[in-house]
Amino acid sequence: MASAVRVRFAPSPTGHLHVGGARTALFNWLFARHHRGAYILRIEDTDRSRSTDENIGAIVEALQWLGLDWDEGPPAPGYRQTDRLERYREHAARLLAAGRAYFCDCPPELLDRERQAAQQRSETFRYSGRCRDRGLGAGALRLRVPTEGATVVNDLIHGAVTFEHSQLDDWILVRTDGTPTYNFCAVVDDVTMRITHVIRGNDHLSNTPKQLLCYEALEYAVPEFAHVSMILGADRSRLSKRHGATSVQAYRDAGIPADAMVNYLVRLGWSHGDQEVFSRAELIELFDIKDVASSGAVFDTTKLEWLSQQYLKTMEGARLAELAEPFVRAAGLTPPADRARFTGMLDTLRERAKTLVELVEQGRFYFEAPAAYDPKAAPKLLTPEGGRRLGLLIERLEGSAEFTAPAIERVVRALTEELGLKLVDLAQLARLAVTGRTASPPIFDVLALLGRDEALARLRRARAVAEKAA
RNA sequence: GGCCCCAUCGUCUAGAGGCCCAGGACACGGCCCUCUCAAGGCUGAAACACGGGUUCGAAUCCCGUUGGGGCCA
Repeated sequence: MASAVRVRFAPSPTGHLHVGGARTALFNWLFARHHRGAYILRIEDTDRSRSTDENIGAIVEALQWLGLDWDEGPPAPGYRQTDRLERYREHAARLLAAGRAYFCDCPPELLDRERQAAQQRSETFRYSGRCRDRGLGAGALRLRVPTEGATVVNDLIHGAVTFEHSQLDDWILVRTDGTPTYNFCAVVDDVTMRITHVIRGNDHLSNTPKQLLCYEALEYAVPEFAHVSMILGADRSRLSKRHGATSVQAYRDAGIPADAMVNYLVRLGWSHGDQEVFSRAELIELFDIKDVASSGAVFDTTKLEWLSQQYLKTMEGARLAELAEPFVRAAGLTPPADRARFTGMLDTLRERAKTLVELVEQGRFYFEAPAAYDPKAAPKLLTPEGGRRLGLLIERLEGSAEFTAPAIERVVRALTEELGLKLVDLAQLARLAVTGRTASPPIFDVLALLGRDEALARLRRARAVAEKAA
């Protein structure tokens, strides 16, 4: 291996971390981990008006939640562009001194007019170069771009992409007010942070030749580039709020496990044969930026939820309890103090829920007695006859020495036979009595998990209701 | 508008000239299992955008068209 790999994720804190950014971060992180290189987090807060500390905090939190830990970056100083203004100034001065950049004082109105004229002629707008040789001492600083020839971006995902210099213009490095532009900052930062591979969104591909010319002017070696496709909404336009949730935080709050989110995101554009589910270790081992697809991918919440369920179904009990607990509490409920009982409950719920929020909703009855009985089922089941059956069931359960699922099942099956009923008759009756619903985890498990006292109390209450029914 | 990128089932994708009358997964339909709901098993329907080339042979290579996306803003 040549020089150590150094990559970066450089979000702009003008909002939350959206799923597209998260995927870019993930690809960078995986690439770094795979090559045992460094993954750097850099905050591009040059746009001061729209950048906030709250957004930085939210992005940092989202990345941490996803488990994409960085080797360099905040809170250490020097990883925010606003900390690095001096560096941009130095580089601008160097470019100016070397004659690779020059000041321009063309008024915006003039530029606008030129832009419009170019558009009328169906041409690419290119700054005229009026100020190129005027030797001005102030104004906006522009990079001198050759008129002839072309610049080729050798992209790891797209291959060679050629841009004719006739389509490029002397772009602005530093605005008249002294603030450096995005493209200039990105070059200076990537160079000074010794970034070896720039993995970023496809929306930057068009900026790359301009940046490449800047590297050359600065006489720096250029890094490798990989432009990842964008994430699209259902209508194949750029994913936005109107397509639904776009922030990573929203999925976290919806109860998608972080590992599932990572797994989903990586499969959007990357694949390894027919495999769908990958552990982190596998991803680190198998991931290669060259295998990332060049086409855009539609974000599909349904598949994300399927993956989420796969993770809920298979994760370790203790881990599930750890993840589920805050969701239980957020619903205003309290998990049992007995951890084993809690994980037992979760075990009956995990394959019935796609998210942790759903899991809590499905399992509500474990933590509180039903406030009401399903209005469709109650009139059919909680009848005087139903009350009689519940009475018999209560009697038998009271007489049962054990209160485990198998013991309860034996009792119920025996009673079923005696009464000449089908198991479903008593099962649904008991289910409604104990959970208030007609759908739940296996009723014998539910009864056992609730415990003798609570289970019997609920059955008695339902019996009372049934006896009162006309 | 100019430039750039992209194009396999509804969606994510496998496919790097013959293994493909195109494979997997999600979603959808059917059947099985079953105390409900799920989960699971089996099974069905479903795609190479279009048109030209190149080649003995193209989903795979080239050109164009169309469509979508991005940058310039």
